Amino acid sequence: MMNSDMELRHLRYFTAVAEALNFTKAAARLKIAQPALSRQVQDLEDEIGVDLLKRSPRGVTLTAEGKLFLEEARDTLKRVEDAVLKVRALARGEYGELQIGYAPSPSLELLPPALSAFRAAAPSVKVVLHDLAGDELTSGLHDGSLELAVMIQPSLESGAGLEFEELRRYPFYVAMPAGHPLSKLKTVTVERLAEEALVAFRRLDYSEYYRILDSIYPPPGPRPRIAVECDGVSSLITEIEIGKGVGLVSEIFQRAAGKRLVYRRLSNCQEFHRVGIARSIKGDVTPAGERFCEILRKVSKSGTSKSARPGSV
Amino acid sequence: MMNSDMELRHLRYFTAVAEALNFTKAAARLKIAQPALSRQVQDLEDEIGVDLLKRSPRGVTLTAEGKLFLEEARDTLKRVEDAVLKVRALARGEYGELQIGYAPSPSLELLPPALSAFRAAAPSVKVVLHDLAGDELTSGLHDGSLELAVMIQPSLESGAGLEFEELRRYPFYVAMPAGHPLSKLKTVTVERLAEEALVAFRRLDYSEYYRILDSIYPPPGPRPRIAVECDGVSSLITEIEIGKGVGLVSEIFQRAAGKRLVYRRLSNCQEFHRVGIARSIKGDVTPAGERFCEILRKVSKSGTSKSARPGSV
DNA sequence: GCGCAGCCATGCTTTTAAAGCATGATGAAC
DNA sequence: GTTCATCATGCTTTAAAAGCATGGCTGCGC
Repeated sequence: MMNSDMELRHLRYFTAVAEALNFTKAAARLKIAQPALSRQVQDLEDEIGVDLLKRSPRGVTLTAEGKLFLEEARDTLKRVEDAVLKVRALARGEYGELQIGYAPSPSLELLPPALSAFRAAAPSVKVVLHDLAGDELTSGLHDGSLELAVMIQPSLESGAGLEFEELRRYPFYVAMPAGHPLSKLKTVTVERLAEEALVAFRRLDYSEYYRILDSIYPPPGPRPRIAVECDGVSSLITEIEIGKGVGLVSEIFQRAAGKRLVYRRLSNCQEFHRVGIARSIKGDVTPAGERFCEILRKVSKSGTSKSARPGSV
Repeated sequence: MMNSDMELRHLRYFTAVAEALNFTKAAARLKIAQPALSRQVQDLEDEIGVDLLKRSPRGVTLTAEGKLFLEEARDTLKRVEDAVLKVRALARGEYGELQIGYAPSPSLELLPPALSAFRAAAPSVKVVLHDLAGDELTSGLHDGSLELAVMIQPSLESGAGLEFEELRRYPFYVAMPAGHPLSKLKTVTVERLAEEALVAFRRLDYSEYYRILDSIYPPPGPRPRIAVECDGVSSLITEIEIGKGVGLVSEIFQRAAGKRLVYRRLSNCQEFHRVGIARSIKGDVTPAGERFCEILRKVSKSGTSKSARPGSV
């Protein structure tokens, strides 16, 4: 109520007068007539109830109150200007916060180059990365705590309400310890693998693994026996290393896992490890998120990988 | 140019809509018609060039940009309001900074109670105290680094351009070590003191001391021999203690110095140690400074001291 | 499925207030 | 004392915000 008709105009005008220390010159700079300026500044002083300027026939001087108010007015004006710039930057995808989930090994080829390109394109966006297991990613996308995720295509159930955009596909390999019988073969057939014991991921955290398994080995038929379920990549490697069984992994896994294991191509398999962008169908897509996706697509196309791309099956 | 006709009104209106999530209700709360509100918010969005709200026939929702701008708008409005309050507080003497100089012993009775009363009356004023020698006070007042000082009445030369308001006057005493011949007398006459060696202050820093000396002992006549000049109270006490001479000090000095010395009243002396407020004649007197002076006067009147007050000579 | 209610936008008018113009008052400098 | 620059005041013009009436959209309930 008390200052309800103070406007930024008053601050702009007062600031101009305080800088010029002269109404006439300030009015010229503002491109308005001097009496209009005088009146607006008077209105401001009336509103505050304090004299901000001492008028004299040779110009004006600031009172102590005027000095204080000048600082505040400048600060406020700058703040408003910055607010507008921020909002515009946000709209252009160059400001804000971006919550990105990712599955570490599958995103190995895509995320690091995309992050560095994005950092160059939008340095004011704060990217928050979340290294999560498959189903933690889908739930994060659903509840909105993640805006997008770079991950393996989710299973139908957990992927409901999400859209998935495939960027890369990788053929499957069988991982085994050095000296394993299968290592004598050049490639392993689906049927041959069905006879092996399998070191798998935990169903709870990696339902997409079971989607793939179901797809390669449709339920009633024979499939590898699951010897143990692991909660992550490193335990998977260890379990295979100590001979609990073989692993069914994608090409990209090899690069992530290093040389502790031996790999053989799963030869007659039409299924691929599909890696791409997952997003909630109805979630707000921020411009920053959109921009990040564009960069991911570009990185994916221009990538130096030898692996097949979506179109080249 | 780009946001030169954005006004606080736009921020107020947008904030109201963002809070009500409904133009109609927000308009009612603002006591304006709904179309006026719609148009102002539209103007704001046009100005920024970004959609802040998503309209639907059942209300509005904030876009991500809208959320960001809402925070900024609230912040700006609060800032403006605070600025006005600060300026008003400054005008009332309840805000700002107050540079006060003081001479430690003479202000002993006045300053501590005044400071605590002022602190209670104007807690937001930052009081900066400067413990300085006599002539440092006067120069500080002249150059504007001090707004006021509680001190002994300055000499004519150094006090030019300053106004002095006497608050208290104290009779003079002769300070001497225990066992000094003068200590056998009940009081010391001016003539008797003229025969003694005097431990004085440095002329450079304490010209008012010499003003007083000249007043008690007008120049051509006899006066105490100055044995040594000291740069402060503690060295004065020490020099007297070790027998270099006696000191000419005021009643208030005793309380500051404690019981290391013995004091005898200077009996037939019309001169007093005058303590009060010194200010620059043309300097800006801030309301806080004015207020502090009022409190000083009140403290001085209501003080419990046994010393004479200005009127009661 | 259709009408109704709630909500927001648009077109036009009215009202408010800012801007402009002419002039007057003031005090410092010459 | 005159002059000049500077700010204030009175009145008019202009611009913009507010108001009013209305129309269109959409979701909900009958």
